[in-house]
Order: sequence, then C-alpha cells, then structure tokens
Amino acid sequence: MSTTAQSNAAAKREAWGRLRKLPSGRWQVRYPGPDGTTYTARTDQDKPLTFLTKTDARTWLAGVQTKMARGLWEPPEEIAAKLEAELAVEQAQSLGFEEYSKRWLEMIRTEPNRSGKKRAVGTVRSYQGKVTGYLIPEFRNTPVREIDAARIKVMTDRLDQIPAPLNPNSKFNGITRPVLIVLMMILRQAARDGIIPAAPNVSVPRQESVRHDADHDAGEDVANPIQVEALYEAVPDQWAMAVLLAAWCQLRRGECLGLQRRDIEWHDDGSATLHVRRQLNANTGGYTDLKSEAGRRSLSIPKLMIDRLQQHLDDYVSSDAKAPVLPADRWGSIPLSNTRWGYIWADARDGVAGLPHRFRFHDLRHTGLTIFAQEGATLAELMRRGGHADIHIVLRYQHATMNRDRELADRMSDRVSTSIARAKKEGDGGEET
DNA sequence: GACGGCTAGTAGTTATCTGC
DNA sequence: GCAGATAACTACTAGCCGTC
Repeated sequence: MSTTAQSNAAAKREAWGRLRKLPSGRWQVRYPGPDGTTYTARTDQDKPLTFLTKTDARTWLAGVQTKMARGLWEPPEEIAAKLEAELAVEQAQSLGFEEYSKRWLEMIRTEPNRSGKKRAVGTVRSYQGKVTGYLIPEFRNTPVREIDAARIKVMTDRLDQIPAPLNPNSKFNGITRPVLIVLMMILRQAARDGIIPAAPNVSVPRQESVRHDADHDAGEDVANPIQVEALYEAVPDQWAMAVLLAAWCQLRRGECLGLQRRDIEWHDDGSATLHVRRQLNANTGGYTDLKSEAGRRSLSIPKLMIDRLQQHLDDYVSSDAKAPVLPADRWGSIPLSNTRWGYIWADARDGVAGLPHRFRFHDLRHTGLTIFAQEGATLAELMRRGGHADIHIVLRYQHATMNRDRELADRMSDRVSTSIARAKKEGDGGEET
C-alpha cells in the first residue's frame, strides 16, 4: 500500500472538517473557512500544527468551529501577521534612543516630509549635528519610552549652562532650543510609529537673541554711508561690488554671490534693474532657489552705483550671460565661494574703523533699508526691497523712522499750537473791539 | 618644513515657511 | 497667532596643496 493510500485510509469523516493520521502517527486537521478555502491547522505563529491524539485534534477542530460561529475566527496567516506586528511594537517600545535616533536620521534623509518635500542637505546635516553632538551623548541607550518631560528638563537645564560661543555673557545660547526642537521631532515621530503613546508635553521656549542683550538698540548695527564707502575701498576691486550690492540693493550674501550678468537689465536712459532669481548656497556650493518666494524680486539699481557697476562688469565679468557677477577669478565662470568671501569680508571689515563689533556683511542690508525707511518707504515697500516675507523683520526698520516721526510730531505740535494761539488772539481781539 | 590661500565640514545662530 | 519645521547664514576648524 502506498503512503497516500495509507493516509486516505487514516482520514476519518467528521460532521465538520476532516481529521487524518499522518505517517508520523500524529493527527492533522483540515477545515473549510468562511471564504470557501480549505485550511490546515496551524499555530498562531503560522507553523504547522498536528496533534498527538485524535481526541486532541477533534477538540481543537471544535474550538475553531465555535470561533467561526461567533464570528471570531481569523485566517492563521492574519493572526500570525498581527502577532508579528505586536512583537515588533513590543521590541520597538524598548528601543534605545541612540538606535531610534539613527533610524530617524535615515528616515529624514530618504523620505519626504509631511508636506511631501525632500529635506535639503543642509537641514539633515543640521539635525544630525544636534543628534550626534548633544542628544545621543545625553540619552545613549535610554529607552525612548523613558524620555519624559522631567528627563527632558534635566537635559535643557544642562544645555542652558553652556555659554554661547558668540557671546559668552549672553543669558541664552543658540544650543538648547534647536537641540530641543530636534528631540521633540524625534519623539513625535516615535509616537507616530507607536513606540510611545504620545510625545511628552514639552513646549519649546521662545527664541532669544544671543548676539545682543535685550536692551540692544538695532540702530547700533547700521553702518553709515561713509563706512559703506570705506568698506567698498577696503575690499579688493574684483569683489568690492558686493559691498554696494548689499548696502544699496539690499542683497543677502548668497544672493550677491549668485548674481549673473543676465540678472542686470540695462535701460535706454542708462538706468538698470537688478533681478534677484537665485542664490549661491553656502551648504551645497551650487546655485539654489531663493530662501523664500519673497526673495525673488526686481530692484532699481541706485544711481550712485550705476557707473561703478558698469565698470566692474567691464573689468571683471565675462561677457557670457551666465557669467557670475562676482567670479572667483577675473572673467571666470565659477562664482566666488561663500567661504572665501567670508575671509575677504573679514579682512576688509577689520581695516575699517568705527564699525560695530562683529559687523556682518548681512548688516549692510540694514543701511540701505534704514535709509529707505527714513525716506518714507511703506512697510510693503521695505518688505519688497529687502525680499522679506515676514512683516516682523521689517518692523525693525521702523525704529529708524522715529527721528523723522519725532520731527514730524514736533512740526505738528508747532503748527497746532500756533493755530490755537492765533485763534485765541483773534478771539480776544474780537472782544476788545 | 613653514606658510598662506583655499575648500570642505561642522556648530551655533537666526530667518522664514507651514500647519494647526 | 503661535509653535514646530526647515533652511540659510556666520564663525570656526582641519586639511589639502602650491610656493618659498
């Protein structure tokens, strides 16, 4: 007799389902599922399930039938998948911070954010610095679920003690807040992954200035036109135009370095318009879109720099439309790098007396915008000129208009006082006559 | 080998966008 | 309007490379 024949002979007809004795002597169960499929008994881990005795097999089969009757039955592979998922969650819940944070970094590197955009290289690098520099040394293999508000407070208190490199006397540093922001991003993702029920309820403190004290007057950061001229003279001729572009066209550093010959539009009357369309990205070294859509703008080039700009183009910029306005080398096709410009700027700045401490190239923008404000530019005009998207940034220039405001208020006072005095005098005179 | 110019990489700081 | 998320800028360091 063949093995198959023996098996068939061992199979016994049941009221529901089938039992058969396997060559090993153990009993196997088969039964019809609600979906019409014939199932063979399997464990919850989706492994083959057989029984030592026929009674055991029959009892198990009865149990399955009861489950089906109550609507509780699920296909073995689905049960196994559920258990596997539960196991994964269980393992994840005991996951150490170091491992999870590395997974998170990999995730933000490869997957788009919730807006569907891929994060910039610089962003990932920035986050990675916070994770490896502060968070992993702080939490090591602490299970993610154990990082609660109290534990986070310990970390922020510790970080708050680190003096700000830029201003050791500052009450704040630029470390705690960004590190906390990254930590909360990780913990929120952990909550979305089901590793913790919810991220701890920790609010990120408001951003405080590190460079300046609370009573710092923003006006101190503004170079006067004489100092702008001195900076222009101090920078080597080949790149001096950057100073005028920042001060009088209010360009940011990356916008200056990203300018190309085609971005300058000359008009018949000798005037010119500057189109700001790209920037030289300090992180990637290549051209990228502007920081914000508001940064994309067209500006009238002030008369005071027209001749110098024309001369600069003739002397240093290739005739190619895409030639950088500030090339690394005379008539070159490669723009001056952000880092190299940093050195050139630092040398020039150190050679000009009277500038505010650590005066930045970026601060040159304030000079032009402040004068614009003093000349009566509206907030909308200031925003457009500076390429600002946020009105709060532009409001800082309003302080510059206070002198003008005071002057107008004094004039108004004089005029009103004079009118009142004249009216009184005329009134008094009328009574007399 | 010393030195300077330059670039890449990174940390700290701040501006801006986005979603609730 | 606010807080979170993102990205850019400033400052600094290390290392490469050519020149003396």
